[in-house]
Amino acid sequence: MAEPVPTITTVARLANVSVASASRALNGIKTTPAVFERVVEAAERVGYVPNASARSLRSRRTGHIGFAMPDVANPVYTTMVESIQEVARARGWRLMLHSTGADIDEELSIVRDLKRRFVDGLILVSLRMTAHHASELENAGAPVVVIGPATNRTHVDTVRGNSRRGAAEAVRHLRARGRTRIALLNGPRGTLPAASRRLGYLDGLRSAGVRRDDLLIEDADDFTMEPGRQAAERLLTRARPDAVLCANDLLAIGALAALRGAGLAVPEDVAVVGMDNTYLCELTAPPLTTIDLGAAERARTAAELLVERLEHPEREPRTVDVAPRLVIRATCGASA
Amino acid sequence: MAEPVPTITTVARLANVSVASASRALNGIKTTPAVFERVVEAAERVGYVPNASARSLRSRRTGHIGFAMPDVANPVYTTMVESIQEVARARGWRLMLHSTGADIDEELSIVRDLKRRFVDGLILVSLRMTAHHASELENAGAPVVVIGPATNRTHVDTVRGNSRRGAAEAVRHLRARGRTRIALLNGPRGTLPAASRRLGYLDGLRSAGVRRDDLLIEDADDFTMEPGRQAAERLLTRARPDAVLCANDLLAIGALAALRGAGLAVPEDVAVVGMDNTYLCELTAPPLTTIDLGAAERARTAAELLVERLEHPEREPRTVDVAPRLVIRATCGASA
DNA sequence: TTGTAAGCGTTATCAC
DNA sequence: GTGATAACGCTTACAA
Repeated sequence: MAEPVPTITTVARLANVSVASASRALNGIKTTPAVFERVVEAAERVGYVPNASARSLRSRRTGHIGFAMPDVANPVYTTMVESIQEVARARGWRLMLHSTGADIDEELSIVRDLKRRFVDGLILVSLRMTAHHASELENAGAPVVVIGPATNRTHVDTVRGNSRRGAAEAVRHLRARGRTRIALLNGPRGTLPAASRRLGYLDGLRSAGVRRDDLLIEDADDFTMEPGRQAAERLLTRARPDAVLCANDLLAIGALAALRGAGLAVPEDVAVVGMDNTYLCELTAPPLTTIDLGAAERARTAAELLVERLEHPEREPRTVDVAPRLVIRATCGASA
Repeated sequence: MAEPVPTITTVARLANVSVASASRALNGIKTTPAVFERVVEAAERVGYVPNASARSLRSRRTGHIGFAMPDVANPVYTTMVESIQEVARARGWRLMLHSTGADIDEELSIVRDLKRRFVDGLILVSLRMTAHHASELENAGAPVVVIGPATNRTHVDTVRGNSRRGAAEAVRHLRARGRTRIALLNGPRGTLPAASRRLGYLDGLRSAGVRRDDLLIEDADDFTMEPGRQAAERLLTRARPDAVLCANDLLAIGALAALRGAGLAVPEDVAVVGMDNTYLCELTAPPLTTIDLGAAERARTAAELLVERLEHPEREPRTVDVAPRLVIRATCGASA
């Protein structure tokens, strides 16, 4: 019953050729039609499937690329997964996914594991680019493309969104709709996205001529809904904003819940703007105005950069920028 | 500049021991403290990382398990990912994710690829268990746990939800709330979930004493929001249901949009019930009553079964059932 | 306990 | 074009 798994030797023997010829035939390297046919037939007959470990041990490539993201449950990352998968599949690569929970050690270990050669390359989204990250990336075991802020003079490919400019634009939009007490519901202190959103928020206030009030800034413990709700509640205990800019859509959804809980009407009493333009924006009540940071495009670009680099290892590293875009819905519309 | 990647030979040479001793020391097999120390130090010094391909070629295990799901963008599957990852990590396995797009060929190719030994085992969610699936599963290259309906006399581990019973329960709940023209907004014809939901729906009608009306049944083209909206619109052109049972939460969200578009109030005019109890249920307006099919528990169980089987290959295959549970929210509440 | 050496299943490099 | 054969980097009998 326990059939031994057929190897290329089995096939070669059956086809009455050397393993070398069998390998060539199976890999589409020129052989006599007769040999080709016999090998292919033999392979079919025994149900031969090449062993991935052996193949990549010898050929020094796995045909896999990895994508490490902070949180599979955040739709912005599943959007990225879909974009990457599309590019990868089209160019003959398989995709391996990691959800890191934004855990620094987990991220570092994934980068370090490139040396183990599970995958041939990696696309990384990290929320905190520490010095450790930089040094690990500097001598990573395989090409890495970072989606996020440019890593200090590390020579990896990078695709950047511009959440700073996006946040500023959101603030100006809110101001143009008459809002003056504009709060920032930010992500966890110490994360890169939170830092740039904060800068953008301040830029926006400045250019809109609104005075900064630190009582209107609150950091959530995580980029997810429940921490968003809690942070919004904290904010509401000490301030009466007429608008809340949220660092991402999930936080915004949490904020909507908190506002509803406090009996405040959106957008009448308080306007809300999220960031990412996930599909969730169309589900909320009311639908969520947001800043689209180009997740799909960033991911597609990152995948293309990675594949390209895998195919041309010498290419100089590049940095690509993707522009933000305001998407107006009901939580802060044309009229509100 | 181009440092050659250190191998175990490098380490052994540096530590002045044989590669065998180096291997043993690095794998925690008993050695003299002196040897151990020298090897570890040498490994650290050159930054040695074992090559995964070589290791698994030799040891016949990769330390990876795979999870193949129809659609990463559906929160019910990301919930599963999180559960599986938790179990996997705790027991020292890495997780490799596949989003198949519910494509049969893609699924089959993933099962077939088990023979390549990229992973040591697989958890599979498929929407259509064809004869091909059965035969591929029958002689898969590695243990597989299926989350879904029991596969006909294939001896793989299986974890089943019970959407049939869940659907019936939903119908009875709707009837108990006074609804009589209860529609079924089902998933694509030919999928297993659609088949069992349909059966459950009919069970429910029967046990609630409601006459079946096929005009109230409509199939969506996919288990996602937009097809859900379209199917609901088709339904509304020819019937006036006072309740809609949807085959999953995403379809229900689409249905809510269609109902809103038709000027119908939920739950006053039409009650809505989804299935899966994803976090989306709390975001919709109004919040969505749903059937919880135990995604997290099913996934956790599947992961445990797989890991257990990987560690004890002889164990008899098992089938585990997870019960459904009605979760009442506003779209068909206690009062509506 | 340690070293020697034989593989694991492939692909790549040679002569032929 | 084909067939021996030497790697690829590692683990594991088996001997010492």
